[in-house]
This record gives sequence, C-alpha cells and structure tokens, in this order.
Amino acid sequence: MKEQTVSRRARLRVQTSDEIKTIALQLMADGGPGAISLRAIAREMGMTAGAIYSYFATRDDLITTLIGDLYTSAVEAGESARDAVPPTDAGGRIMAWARAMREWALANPEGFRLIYGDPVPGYHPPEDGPGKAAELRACTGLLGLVAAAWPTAQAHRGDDRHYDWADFTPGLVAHAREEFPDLPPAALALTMRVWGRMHGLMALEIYGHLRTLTHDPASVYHDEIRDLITSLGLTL
Amino acid sequence: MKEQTVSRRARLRVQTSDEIKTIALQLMADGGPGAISLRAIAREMGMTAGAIYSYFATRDDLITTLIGDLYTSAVEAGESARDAVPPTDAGGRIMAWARAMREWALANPEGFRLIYGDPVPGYHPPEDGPGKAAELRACTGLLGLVAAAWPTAQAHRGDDRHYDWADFTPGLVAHAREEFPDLPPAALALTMRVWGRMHGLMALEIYGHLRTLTHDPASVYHDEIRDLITSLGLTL
DNA sequence: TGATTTACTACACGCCGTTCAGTTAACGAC
DNA sequence: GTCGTTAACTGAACGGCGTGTAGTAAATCA
Repeated sequence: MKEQTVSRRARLRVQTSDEIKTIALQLMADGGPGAISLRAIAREMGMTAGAIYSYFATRDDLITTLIGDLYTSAVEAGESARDAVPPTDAGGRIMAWARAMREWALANPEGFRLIYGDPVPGYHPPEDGPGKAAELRACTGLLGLVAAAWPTAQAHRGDDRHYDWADFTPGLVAHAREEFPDLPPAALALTMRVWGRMHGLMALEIYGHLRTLTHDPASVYHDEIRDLITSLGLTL
Repeated sequence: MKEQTVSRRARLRVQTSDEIKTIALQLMADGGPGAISLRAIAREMGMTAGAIYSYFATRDDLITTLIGDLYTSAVEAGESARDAVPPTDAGGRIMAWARAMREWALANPEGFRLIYGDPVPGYHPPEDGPGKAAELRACTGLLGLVAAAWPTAQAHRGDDRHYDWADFTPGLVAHAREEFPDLPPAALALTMRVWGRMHGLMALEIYGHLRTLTHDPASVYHDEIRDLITSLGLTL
C-alpha cells in the first residue's frame, strides 16, 4: 500500500487548506473582499494567524488562489449555460453565456469584485497563475461564441482598423490559432469588444452605479445583449 | 470689514483641507487607493493623524470628498471635449466624450479605481453626496449625447422591452424630463447601455485584463465606440 | 482683557500582515 | 519499538492602520 502513504498528513493538509479557502469565501460573502484577514480566518478555525503561513506563503497568495477558484466557477457557469443551447443557435448561445455570467455575478457579487476589482489595497495579480488560466479559459469561451458568429459578423462590420497578429500578445495568438485556425486577427479584437460589452453594464450594476438610476437593470442588460447579437448578424 | 472676519481662520482651514486632499491624491497616484492613510497624510504634513479629524469626520468622508473631486474633473474633461465639436456632429461629440473619458482614466488610473471600484475595504459610498452629484452630471452629459442621437437611434432600435418612467428612479426621471422634455423612457435605458458600453472596455483596460491580450487597446476601444455610433444611426 | 472656540498633540485601544523561536505530534527508517 | 526528521502550530513581537479622548496652546470674539 505505498499509495496509502501519501495520505494522512497530505489528506489533512488538503482538508485544512480547503477549510481556509471556504472560510475566506464565507468571510468575503458577508463583509466584502476586505474582510478576508488571516487573523479572522484563524479565529474562525480556532488557530493563530501565523499557522496559515504553513499553507499560503502570504495573504496575496491566498487571494490569488481564491480568484482562481472563483473565476473557474464563473466560467463553468457560462460554459454549461452555453452548452445547454444547440450549437446551431449561435445567438442563443451568446445570450445564454451572457445571462449566466450576470447571474453568477449577482449571486457572487464579492467574487466579481475580487476578480475584476481591487480586492485589497496593494494586491496585484501575478502575471501567470490560476487566475490567468481561468481568464484564458473565459477568453476561449468568448472566442468560440465569436467564431460561430464570424461568418455573419464579417458582413455587418464597419470600417474597423486593420489588425495584425502582432497587435496581440503571443500567448493569446498561439492559443487562438490552435483552437480556431480559420479566424483572422480581427476576430480577436471583436472578442474583446464583446467581452467589454458584457462587462460594462455588469460592472456598473455590481458596483451599485445603476441602483440609483433604474429598478430593472436586467432588462437594460438583456436589451444590450440582444443588440450585441443582432450587431453580429445573428438572430435570437 | 465684516467680510474680512470670515477669513484668516477660515482661509487657513480651507488651505489645510486642500493640502490634505492634494497629498491624499498624490499618495494615491503612487501607491494605489489603498495607500491613502490618515497617518501617511499626517506624516507628509508634519502632523499627527488625529489632527485630520478636525477636517474630515472619518477617512471614508475624506475618500467621499476625493471621489467627488475626481469624478467632477473626469466629467469636465468629457464635457469640454464634447463642446469642442459642433452640436450638429452628434457622432463626433459621442466620440469626443468617449475618447476624453478613456484618456482621463489612463491619466488617472487610481482615480478611476476610486470612482468605479472598491477603493478600500469597508468603504461604501453614501447614497447622496458629491460623488452622486458628479455621477448625475455625467449621466446628464450622456443623456444629452443620446438625445441628439434619438431621432436616428429610434429607427435603428430592435425589439427592446417597453420601458415606463416607473422603471427608473424618481430622481433620475425628474432630472431627465426637466433637461430633455421630449425624450421617452426608452432613451434612459439606451443611455445606460451607452454608458455600459463605454465603461466595459475602459474598466477591463484599467484593471489590467486587456494587457495580457493586446498591445493596442486604444484601437479596440475606438472601433467599439465607432460601432456604437453607427448603431445609433449616426455617422462619423 | 477675559471667555470661547479651534487646531493640534499625546496617548490608548484594537485591528491588521508578517516573522520567528520554541513546542508538539506525526512520520519514515531502522 | 525507537529514534531522528519534518511539519503544524503557538505565542509573542514589530510596525502600521483607523479611531477615539483628554489636554494644551493659540487664535478669535465680545
């Protein structure tokens, strides 16, 4: 039973590590991202703050891990909503993704803030890491939605700037050309615009800037996504 | 010289208060919003932290004031860029506003974070106050841009939801109907969508989510705004 | 000139992240 | 089964934070 020997300690370690993350998420849920403090987590666990340093090198490390987990869960929400719509319905898949993302954000507003905002003064996300991996996965999802719309979107496009592969980072280019070999560079730019369009109203809503204006942000958002879909030459 | 008597003390007070705000903005500029601490400000001024409480009841009060100032400066940047374009060129005015906003955000990234993000753990903006006043002013600016586009935009609109005045907050409705009596409720929804569309890519860029994707976020943003303008039935 | 208001200091409280020497318990090898 | 090793954890400390409060000194007002 050599494979038994990796357990006990390791199992307890994973378990404790998960408990730290769970409590951190819970603290964040009621109290905002700023409520994530090593001391508060340790207090909740009946430990001292220093003990957490056995699991995470620093508080920012913990936050980076949390961001990765949250981002992954958001992307998975979008993916499964998208996959519930047949691939032939490109517009419907975009709407499904967009709605799922907004609903995830409304259900996890603090998570949204952690991913897209300033989680903590002084925190700066690392260039790589789980957060970036999840972001790339989200980009891939959006790129797929754009790819499905590309034939019709091309006809509806205005006089955009001409884009080269060199306008984008090598990592993204390699990834995109591997996943969708037929797409031109302009599709990457369009993907970012789609992302921005979904993100804008969502961010304003989550950060409370729409609350003082309208009682029905959902309708505004849905109209916006509908307009996005028709602007890609699709129907709903 | 009774009007003289309001000076000296009052003048020094205003001066000190301005110095506090200036130093706070400077601390924010190099160090992020989280670097705004009463102790750091006081240290920079050769005072103790407690002294600042003579000028601002709490740190959140100071931040609220800063947000008001910053937001006002952003809106003024947009307004003056817009006013440099003749009112007959509705599309050009939208582009001018959008470009000015993005340039302001790039020049004051920490200010943008302060206005639209989580400046500090635990800080929640008050429902009224200078920040909200500036936001209303920004809304008015956008509403004016939409109003100029409304005749053509109507023709290009899809099958949006029907909006009533009751879908919006009384304050906004009163303000909008006073400034632009001819606009229907749907124009308010469109204004929010325009706002969201400008905000989305800007927020992603400021928070660093585009940096790992493209070297030319400006072009993407400008294409997006161009598309927005044509979707309103305008030309550029 | 005397009373009062104001700006400010000094100090205290409890919070925070982080570090580190020391203790305890589990582990792997013999 | 015992022993050296390693990992988890404690407890105390350091410096920094926002926020109060008591007291002082100066400017203002009557």
